[in-house]
Amino acid sequence: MKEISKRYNPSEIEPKWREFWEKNGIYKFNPKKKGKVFSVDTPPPYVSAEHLHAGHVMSYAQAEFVVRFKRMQGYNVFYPMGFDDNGLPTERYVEKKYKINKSKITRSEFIKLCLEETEKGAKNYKDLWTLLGISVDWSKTYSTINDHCRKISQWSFLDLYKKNLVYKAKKPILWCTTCQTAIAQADLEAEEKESNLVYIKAKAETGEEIVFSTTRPELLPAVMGISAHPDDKRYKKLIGKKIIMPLTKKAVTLTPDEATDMKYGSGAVYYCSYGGGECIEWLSRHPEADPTELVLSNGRFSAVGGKYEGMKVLEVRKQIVKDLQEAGAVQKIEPIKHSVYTHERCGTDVEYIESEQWFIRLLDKKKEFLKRGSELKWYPASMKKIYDSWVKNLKWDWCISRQRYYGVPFPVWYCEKCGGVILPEEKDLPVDPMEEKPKIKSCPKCGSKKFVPEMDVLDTWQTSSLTPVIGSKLVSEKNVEKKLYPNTLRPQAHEIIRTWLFYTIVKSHYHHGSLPFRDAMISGHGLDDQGRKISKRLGNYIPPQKIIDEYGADAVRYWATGAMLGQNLRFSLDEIKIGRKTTTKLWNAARFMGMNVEKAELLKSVDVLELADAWIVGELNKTIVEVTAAFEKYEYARAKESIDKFFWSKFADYYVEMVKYRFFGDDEKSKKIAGKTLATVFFNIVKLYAPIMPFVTEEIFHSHFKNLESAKSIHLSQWPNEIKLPAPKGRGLASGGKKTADISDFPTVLKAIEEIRKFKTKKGLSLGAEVESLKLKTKVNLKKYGELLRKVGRVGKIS
RNA sequence: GGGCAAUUGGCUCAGUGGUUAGAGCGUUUCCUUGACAUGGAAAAGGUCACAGGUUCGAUUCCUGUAUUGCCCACCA
Repeated sequence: MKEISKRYNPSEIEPKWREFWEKNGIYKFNPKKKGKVFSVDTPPPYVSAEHLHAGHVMSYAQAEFVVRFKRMQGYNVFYPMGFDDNGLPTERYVEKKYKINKSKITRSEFIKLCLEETEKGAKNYKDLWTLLGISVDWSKTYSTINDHCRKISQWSFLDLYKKNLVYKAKKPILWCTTCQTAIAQADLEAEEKESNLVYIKAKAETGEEIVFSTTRPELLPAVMGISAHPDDKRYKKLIGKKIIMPLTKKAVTLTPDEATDMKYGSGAVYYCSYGGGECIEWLSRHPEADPTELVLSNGRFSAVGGKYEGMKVLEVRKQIVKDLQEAGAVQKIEPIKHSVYTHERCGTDVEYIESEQWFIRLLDKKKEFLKRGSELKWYPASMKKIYDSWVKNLKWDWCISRQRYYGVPFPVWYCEKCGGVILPEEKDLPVDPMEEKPKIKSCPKCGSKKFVPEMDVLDTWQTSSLTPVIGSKLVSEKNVEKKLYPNTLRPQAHEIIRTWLFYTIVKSHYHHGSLPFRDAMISGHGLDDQGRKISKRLGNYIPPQKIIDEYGADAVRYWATGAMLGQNLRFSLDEIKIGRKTTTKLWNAARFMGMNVEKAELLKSVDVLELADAWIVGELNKTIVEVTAAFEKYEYARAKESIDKFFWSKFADYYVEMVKYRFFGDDEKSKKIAGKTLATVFFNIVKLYAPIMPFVTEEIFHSHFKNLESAKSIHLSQWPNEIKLPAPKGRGLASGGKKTADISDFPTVLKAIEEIRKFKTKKGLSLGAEVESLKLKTKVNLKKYGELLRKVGRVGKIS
């Protein structure tokens, strides 16, 4: 007989099963299968993430535990995979990698580079997911730049246009001067920054001095007006008077405005086009004001800036303070800390400029979105708060046009003559207006035959907010699509609730009048072993491939189960080592079974259990109930804890010990039942572990249990149910042998065994050492359990 | 400034209105026993952040304080 290694060797075993799963299509969605569908809106990762780390591993593994559980429960699982590879994240990545920017390269060259990098990135991910054993159906994949997604993304635009939910308007918008594009509120990040509050002196036409304070003195050339609170005694008499700005000598009227905070700064504030959201709001209250275009799209000053023309915003800020000081117009400068909005992709301070963009309506539908949010089942429930506060605080409609190259094009042409919007037919999608001409020959409004394409591309979220639709449409069978949408589960991280989750709800609400998915399972993210965010810059991570090489994918996955739902999880090599210990322990338990049980057989209701057998089956049943309930609630950490407890502290520590003497004795009947119980319980343990550790469990299934179930793979086998057996008769051990034995006092046996072990440890004896006699302190029914204790503890006489 | 969460042995984290609050790692001791020495058995170690309150009883519920983290907010 071949010597079986005592140590489980993942690098030998795991590749075998990877290949097996792939070859046999174990994880393929079967559209013809009857029964309940469990469909997953898998997060499509940004392929621009070149350096994958434990955080990526963690978030995908966590969703996957649930998927494997559902698959074993008999659901027809739809688990596609997408790659988010269009839009700004990819463009930024390419710009950094090749040290270029969009103004220094042609559109087509840029797109070519993006496509190349995208492909590399996708492969990078696929390799890692395959290594990890992520059970997605690789025949159901999409990339957000491919035709399938373009088509759906453009369809979405057309549908919204028809429903008057998307509009084009010229208004002040959020602008990134680095990326040189409009951005959306969700792309903002508030950052605490050091700044100066500058108190500037101006003269009223009456000759009096008025001081206003600002953190953005450079916008002085674009001043629109100046306000004070109507109740502010300091300024009451100046209201309505002209105030003459220093340097520019521009005169603006001091207006009363209740929004002004009397306590802040000097109590008087000036408004420019545009210093921020507050300026825009002020403008809506003061239509008489006269906005100008000071900051250009490249972040430099226009001719409106006079002598500052061509300078960058921050340069002007320094210079203008100097100039104001020289002119004697600065009262004081107060260093302050305040939060500034930056663009989350590049960290640049956001500017507010007036521009014509496409918007999806949000602001007038907040109530509807809040309602959808409360229809969704949140796991954990507390995550809903993030959603609610986001929706309530929305200030802008969703700007979806980006002045970029690499993205899904708008399906829009304009009539050159009258500016009318020309849209394609739905059946002609996807279209690229920059390459193609519209099908209609002339403008229906003015008859002109000349058209210009929309040059902007769509925001990346405009496409990724459609992933549930994109996924379901990967299946061609019509009636099946209905079963897939809305999806069952959206697993994702909490930092993209305001983007991916919110936008997806918006789209589904607008297009389908429903939620896009039933459950949202929100995970935390992976941190390094010191609790810091894992990042390329800090270099605080080990490449996952390397860890998998060394410890096996099962061990890494074991670590990933550690986080309670919604909690961040520190990377821990120790936890991975425990995972490896667990695979080894399972392996050795299987060896033990193989040594003592010729062929695994399951317990049947006619089998007469001994007390220990009944006890372990009872404990197993409790564990099955617990683990199932935990997985149902997506609480994989709890599920793992429960299996671990049972496997280590009940099965391995006690039951295996209790069964040894029977295997080595010559009571054939007892031996047989011990073997059957051992096989039954261990088979169930292996199944319970299968969602977490798919490789070692598959190996054990095939080497020890294949005869018990017809499933090709343990991952298609039946999830454990409670084992219903008649109560034990207590054969030979309990009184009578006919009466039903009561094993509720079995914990005293465990205690007694513990006491025997303690005794031996104290005496420096090995646990296998025979002891002549022992007086137990633990109260235990010796009539019932005496023989068991003597045999397990190797004690001649127990009293 | 508002909201939410956390604060439990050296470390990382579970947990509960009620007899001695748990786990893993770490530490110490013992054991090469018939699955497993990259193992096993055992021991030590906590006034459950702090201060009040509710209660027969609080680590658990309430209030406040402190610290940390997250989300949000136009204080120019």
